Amino acid sequence: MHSCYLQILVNVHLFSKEGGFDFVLPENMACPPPGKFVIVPWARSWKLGVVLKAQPESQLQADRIRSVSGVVEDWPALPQAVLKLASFAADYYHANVGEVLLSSVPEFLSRSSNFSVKHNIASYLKGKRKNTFLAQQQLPSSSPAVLTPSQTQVLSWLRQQQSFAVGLLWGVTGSGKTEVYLQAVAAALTQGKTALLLVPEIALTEGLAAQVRARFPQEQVATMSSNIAPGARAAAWLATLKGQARIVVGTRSAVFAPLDNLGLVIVDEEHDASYKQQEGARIHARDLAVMRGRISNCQVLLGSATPSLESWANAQAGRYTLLRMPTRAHVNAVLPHIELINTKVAASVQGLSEPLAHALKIRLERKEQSLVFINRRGFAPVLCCEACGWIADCNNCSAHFALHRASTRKGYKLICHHCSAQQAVAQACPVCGNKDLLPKGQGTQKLEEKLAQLLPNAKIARMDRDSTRRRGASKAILAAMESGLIDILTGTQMIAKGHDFENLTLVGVLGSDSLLMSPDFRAEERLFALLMQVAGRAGRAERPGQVLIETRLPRHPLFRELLAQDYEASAKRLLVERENLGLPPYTSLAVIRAQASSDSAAQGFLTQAQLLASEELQNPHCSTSPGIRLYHPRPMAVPRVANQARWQLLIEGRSRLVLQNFLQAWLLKLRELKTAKVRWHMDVDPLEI
DNA sequence: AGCACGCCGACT
DNA sequence: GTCGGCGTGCTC
Repeated sequence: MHSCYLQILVNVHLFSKEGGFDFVLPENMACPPPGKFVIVPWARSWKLGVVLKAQPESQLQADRIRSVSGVVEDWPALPQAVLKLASFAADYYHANVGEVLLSSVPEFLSRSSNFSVKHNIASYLKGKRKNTFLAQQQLPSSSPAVLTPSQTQVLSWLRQQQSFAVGLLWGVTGSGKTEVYLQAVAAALTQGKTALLLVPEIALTEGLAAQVRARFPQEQVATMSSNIAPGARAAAWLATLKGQARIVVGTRSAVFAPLDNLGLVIVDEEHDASYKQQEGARIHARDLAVMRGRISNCQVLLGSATPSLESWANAQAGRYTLLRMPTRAHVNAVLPHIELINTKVAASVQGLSEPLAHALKIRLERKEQSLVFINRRGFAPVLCCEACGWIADCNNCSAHFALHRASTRKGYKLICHHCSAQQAVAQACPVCGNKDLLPKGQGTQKLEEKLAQLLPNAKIARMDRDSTRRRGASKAILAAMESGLIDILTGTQMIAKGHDFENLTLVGVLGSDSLLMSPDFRAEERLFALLMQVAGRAGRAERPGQVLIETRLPRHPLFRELLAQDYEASAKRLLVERENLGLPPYTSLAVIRAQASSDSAAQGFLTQAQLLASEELQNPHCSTSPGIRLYHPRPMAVPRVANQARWQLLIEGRSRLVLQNFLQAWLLKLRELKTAKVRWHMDVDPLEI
């Protein structure tokens, strides 16, 4: 009697393994097809798994193989397209397929404590959860708007496509991309297909989902992002798997949403960095969305006012179709007027430049809303001693403590933005005893305070990671803004995106220079996109918008392009730079990062890795060596975090394929290294190097 | 990555 | 006495 083995995918982060784990199929159990969910014993507990394939044999010693506990019969198998996408992702990003695939399954459903063999998930959920995800508050139902000529053109391009095609929807802020998305979804549904919409930020999921629900009141719309209550998340995911929800709106991990018969993939704000996962399996959801479209042979729309240079280059090369929406959709809306304030010469009131203070005052008198953006949370980034120059540093990291307002009582505390360590503020300088410790620089909390002093009658709100930690907090702030209860909204990145406030006519930007000074090769690209985006919040309806940007570097070429709102010029200049420097999209990059308690351990591992790489490159069978460039190990930008030394090694390839072939061969050797004291990972297409 | 086990320091 | 600090090692 031969046993049958199953390769099962489970959610484990294991660098030494890319594929599934072998289990025995019990003799009395029918062999589940690929994609079927199973429960397997794992260490001292159980895990949810997905069948990859059945096989007659296993390489493993018989006594190490355990048998499948049960099949989750109530759930349909995962669509093959999703399995294919996960396999591709695991291959390309060198992660474990199970990790890639199952991190998109709600934790509520995959947590081992929720089930045992006799008490499995299916029965746990049966009857317990109705479609709670439908009980969201509803906008009044909307009907398709009259389209502008450019919106019509985009939709007719989509209609003409019979198979996989990628459209880069380059539309200025307020050009009506959302309306295009909605009508494109309608077209897909009409053909009996399903649609996937990706958004970069958790906060934007609900906004777009509400609009989708309003347009398709008869459809179940599943939202997939991490701020949704666990039960509702589970229900939304299950409704999608069961084919009840035909539209999914979600963040990054929703690229693996279990939609079958997919007809359309939309990636909103495709340039946004949050599509790249920064821990675990380091996937790029925008790139995977394109691959998902290819696998499902459907159309993909990448939307942005400031496309990523990668996508722009793809459009220039003809791989994507460039779809332009150059004007605002609202009849009377024009693009906002952008001005610079040179803080080297401008007068200041209460620490705010005079022109900005004046403009805020005028908006308050006119009962119009303003937005003041600063890309730094907390009260001040640094606390230092005026007398001797001592700075409060985190004990665990090579970084300064940030000064934060304590939430409950009056006063301050020190927080490390890298390891989250907290500390009370010292009464006096530990070096010289001086009692005047001075906050240097400013964050959202200080800005909020300044504005309150400057404009005591204004209703001011702050929106950053700290003020939106509770579930529903960001929704509440946005609702208050919507209903006019707020005059001035301050905040970080999260106020820059997606929101559409009719009465907002002024945008102020502080501290943008810090991004210009950043050593990151994408800093300029990101700053241009960020500033265009935040500027785009102003004057979206009847009244014209004004944007004031404080800077000490008004002559920087980036600002010239920004004032002209000339994305094309900016993209052209930056792409020339990238080509000259041999950076993406003209080359393909990967980094290996290592962390250990000592620098020598982390560096030592990377030196070994480098040695293995050069051996591989000299290997006569290695076909890729001409296209590969290997750099030296170096400490990361923040060399120590949470008492761990961090180093990295950069690898550059002439093309994706060349790099992939090399990484594949190299990793085979790397995985054999004994690395007890070193934690390391591979990051393909890293955002920062 | 989790998670459990294990082996040493300050508390009721 | 034991609670818990995080070093180490394993997961088909």
